[in-house]
Amino acid sequence: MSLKHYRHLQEHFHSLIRNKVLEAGSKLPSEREIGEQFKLTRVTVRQALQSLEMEGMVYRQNRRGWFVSPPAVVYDPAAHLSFNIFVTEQGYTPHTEKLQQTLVAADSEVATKMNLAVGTPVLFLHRRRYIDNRPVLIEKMYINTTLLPGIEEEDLTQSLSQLLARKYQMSYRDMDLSFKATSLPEEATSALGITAGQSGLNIERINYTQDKQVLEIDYEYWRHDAVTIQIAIRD
Amino acid sequence: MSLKHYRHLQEHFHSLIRNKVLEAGSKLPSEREIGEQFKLTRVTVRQALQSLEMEGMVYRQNRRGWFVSPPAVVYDPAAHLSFNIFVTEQGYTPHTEKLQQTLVAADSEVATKMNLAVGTPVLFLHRRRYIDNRPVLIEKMYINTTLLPGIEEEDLTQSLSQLLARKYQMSYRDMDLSFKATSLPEEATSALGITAGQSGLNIERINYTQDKQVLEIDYEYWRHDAVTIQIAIRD
DNA sequence: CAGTGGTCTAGACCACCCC
DNA sequence: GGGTGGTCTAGACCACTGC
Repeated sequence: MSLKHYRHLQEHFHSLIRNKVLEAGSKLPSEREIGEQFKLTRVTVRQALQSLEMEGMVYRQNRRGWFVSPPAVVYDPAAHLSFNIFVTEQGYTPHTEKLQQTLVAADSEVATKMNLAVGTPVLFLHRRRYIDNRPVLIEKMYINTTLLPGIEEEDLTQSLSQLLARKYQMSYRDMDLSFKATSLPEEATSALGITAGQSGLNIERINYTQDKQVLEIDYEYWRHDAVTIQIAIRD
Repeated sequence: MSLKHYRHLQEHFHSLIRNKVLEAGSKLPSEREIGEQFKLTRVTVRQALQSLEMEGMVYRQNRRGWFVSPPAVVYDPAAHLSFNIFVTEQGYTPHTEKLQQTLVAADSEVATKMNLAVGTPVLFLHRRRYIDNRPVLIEKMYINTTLLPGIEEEDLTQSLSQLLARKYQMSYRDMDLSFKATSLPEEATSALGITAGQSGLNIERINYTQDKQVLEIDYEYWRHDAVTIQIAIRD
């Protein structure tokens, strides 16, 4: 009863991390070492580590080891700040990588949401974003090129909101947001270097122009420990 | 490589559930039965079930078994609809249970957020809420009784927003919201009949009156598979 | 009391990372 | 090639649920 060795181990690392004996980003001892030290099998050690992972205290890189999670960044979608800006403001270093960019024909889901005919060309953009060199999210966007002619020739690793303002005199306003805590799909875990099926946060966002046309649809998959959502509702 | 038995098993149940061979709420065979059927050990079976759990496809009741998750309810905090109303609108049956109600002295966190002196009495309310008889969330609220005299004598299993409107001619307006995908604390898992440390959704909400005073602070812990957050931002 | 999931042992082999 | 985590076997005992 006072057993539950994995709880004990969990509490052990919890306090080491809380007291900064183990600093953010540092590597934990290997599963086998921990097991030896505490006279536990790897199964039990892994159960403790997985509990800590669900708490957001540690994370793993596939086959590289376990690491202490940095603090989560605060993301306020309603603030209309770019990723670069809000990450920088919180004292971290953002970085964006373009994985793919192609013109695709809108499928029925995208076409319906954008109020376009199925098959209309839209710009598909796939990006990976980092905080302090740790990949924290991937996003897949469908951009309504009809409203933004020539956007595909720009540097699309930059902030889209800044690009919109500079080149098109547009800005984000209304949006529909949806959040779901669920496991990440394979495409996301492999792009983020996470073990398959880890839990994460799925955000879906539809951005509208001032006159209610759909500018862009965004699907984001975040590591769950990397972000806290914060929104101020002001009617 | 084409091994990964637990992935195979996961896909097996995934398709059974998708095709409604296993209906929402129904019980899966026991871990030992599944293992026998697929010639796998319980460890592997459990790994598959835990993956399905993270996906939100199944859930477990402590030592009772594994069950197919019902569809998630959509929760729009900005719509100012009561739990009872939005759950009913989506075709489910809500139910609320009061676990505790006491007048407490505001601690420093609550006092600061409510802009009251530490030690001011506030109403603490602890409730458990159900959808179709399944406990899906617990909430702990601190209510600013200074603004709502006599509220402690009301039936507090009912909708607070309706109570506010009827008795005090007030309604929810501005609010600060915070969401975090994390594991549930012990108090939440035990109250929800979940295994310790399961992942969930943590919502923190501060409700303001029309004139910017803090009406109530709410801490909600949801089963992660029970809810999708949806918010429309309209500037 | 029988059956369930929760915890744990003591191994094994493999895929992949880094040196 | 040595070390890491990822997957898996074949058992065991315990705590709790439901009859």
